[in-house]
Amino acid sequence: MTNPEIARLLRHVATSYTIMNEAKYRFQIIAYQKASDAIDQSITEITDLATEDNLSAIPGVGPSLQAYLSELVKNGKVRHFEEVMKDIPPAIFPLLDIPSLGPKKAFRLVNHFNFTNPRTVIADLKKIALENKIALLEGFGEKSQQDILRAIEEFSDGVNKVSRMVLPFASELADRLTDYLQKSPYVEEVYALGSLRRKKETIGDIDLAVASAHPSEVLDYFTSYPYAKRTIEKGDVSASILISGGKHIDLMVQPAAAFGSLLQHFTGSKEHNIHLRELALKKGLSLSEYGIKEKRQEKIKQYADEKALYQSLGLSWIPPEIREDTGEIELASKNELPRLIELSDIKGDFHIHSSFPIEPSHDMGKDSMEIMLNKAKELGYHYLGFSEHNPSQSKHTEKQIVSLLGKRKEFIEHISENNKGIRVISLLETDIMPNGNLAISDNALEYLDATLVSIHSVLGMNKLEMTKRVLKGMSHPKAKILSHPTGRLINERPGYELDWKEIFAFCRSENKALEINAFPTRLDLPDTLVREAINSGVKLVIDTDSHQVANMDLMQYGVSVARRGWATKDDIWNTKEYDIINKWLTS
DNA sequence: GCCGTTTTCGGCCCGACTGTTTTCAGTCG
Repeated sequence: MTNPEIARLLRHVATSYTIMNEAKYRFQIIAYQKASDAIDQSITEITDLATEDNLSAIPGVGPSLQAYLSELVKNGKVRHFEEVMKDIPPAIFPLLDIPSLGPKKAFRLVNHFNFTNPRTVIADLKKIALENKIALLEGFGEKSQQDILRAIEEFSDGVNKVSRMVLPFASELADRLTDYLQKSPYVEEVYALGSLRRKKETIGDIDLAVASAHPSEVLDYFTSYPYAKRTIEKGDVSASILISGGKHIDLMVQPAAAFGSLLQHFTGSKEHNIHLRELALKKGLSLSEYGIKEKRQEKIKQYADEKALYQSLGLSWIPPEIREDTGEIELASKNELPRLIELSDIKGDFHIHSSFPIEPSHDMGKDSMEIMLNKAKELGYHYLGFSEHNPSQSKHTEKQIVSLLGKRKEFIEHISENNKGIRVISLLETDIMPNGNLAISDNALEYLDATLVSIHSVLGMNKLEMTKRVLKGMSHPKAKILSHPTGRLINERPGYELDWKEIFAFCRSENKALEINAFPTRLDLPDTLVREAINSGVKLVIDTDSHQVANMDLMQYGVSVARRGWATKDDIWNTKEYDIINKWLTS
């Protein structure tokens, strides 16, 4: 069973409890939903964790759920879950995917109209709605019926299934919206918050916060956005619109005096906010997006500034990238948060594909080494490493490959002479073949300072074989960096499995680095593995994998991943001076 | 059902918006 399937099953148990008796099972419902969310977000397979008896690694999975999940992995079913769900008609579950339908409404519809087939229930409901039968139901009306019809329509169109946006795309969209909003005279300040501010690898909705003394004018202006398909909802202080492409944009407005509270609230994450509010409760306070109230008092203390809000709770300000409730609040209370790496700490990039005619096995870069060096100087880098793909094996003899790399070495020495302001490092991105050997011979590798190694073919190997392959490839003395270590492509493919414990232990003892590939569709290592790597004492590099000069600006996204993985400057090789780098790479 | 720098028992975030109500339930973030 996959993680999404398991998460879905837990959600169904929570739904069943809600229908049975929401008040009685209130906290079980929360617990099941929380565990479901955690499993959805987990990058390790629950089936693996169950086999390794390590389910407690998932936050929100306690003794009971550990036992149930073990049973699920072993037997494919859980007696307790079946008991809970035995009186719940299975046809309600597909309806929960339709926005505006929750457990209560879905149950009433399924019960009243006697829907029994989960496969056809959405079509069945549509038919009933078209026959004008929902409007007659108590608690429903003409409007609900129309809403349900539209929701089914949009669901069938895949509006809710649109893949999550990669960061640059979401940023651009948010910029267009903030530009639009800034043209309103009523808008004092506007920021994009939510997962975009936390720099998550993919973004679902765009969340915007506006400081204004005139909320209704701002909301009118917002809902008249020229590219809005329709207004989803609109109240006194917030509104949502649907834009073309099926994206939701949510906007909240607060007066400037309370804007800090709104920034905090709307940045999230949900888990971080809940923990913060629980912390406030323990101090006899109540926290919301409006400010902080003393318990049983009406008066609310507003915060214009986010930092002051955190301080009122006895916390240092927490960088948005780590607001995920994974220990940041505890450390902030002791003022012990690490100082996260910043873009300005970066002194170079090791993964640059130039247009040097090396006749590579994979795609070649578009711009010359000179153009890319000039860009590196603009970025204030101290050094730049060229890492074209190795010459294709199938099209060359070994002798030809050695000759190509010889010529490249000469050329790099030549441009080094002409570019005294920056150090040029001669690297390569060498394929690790299925048998673990590197794609080119030791004679050819001799022409390099060091090499990145990576997997580009035969991705379907199992975890054990792939780990063996990667470890063998990295064992070569010239191999220093494992590039895009998981091989995932965001929204395209999940990447292969590796035994990370083994990889980390190897990197640490052999002084090899893992790459954080900054390319927005890679962001590989993923943030959670970055954090585990650092905790295991592994050093990392952040590279852009640029195939043209414009790509070199993508470094910021790699830094975001590093920050989300709690990396400090010390954890990242390419924050260090050239002499240190050179010594490491050529050791 | 989970969890612990006031707790292994006794807590568990807070509010907006909508539609169908005439004071609120359901859904969502």
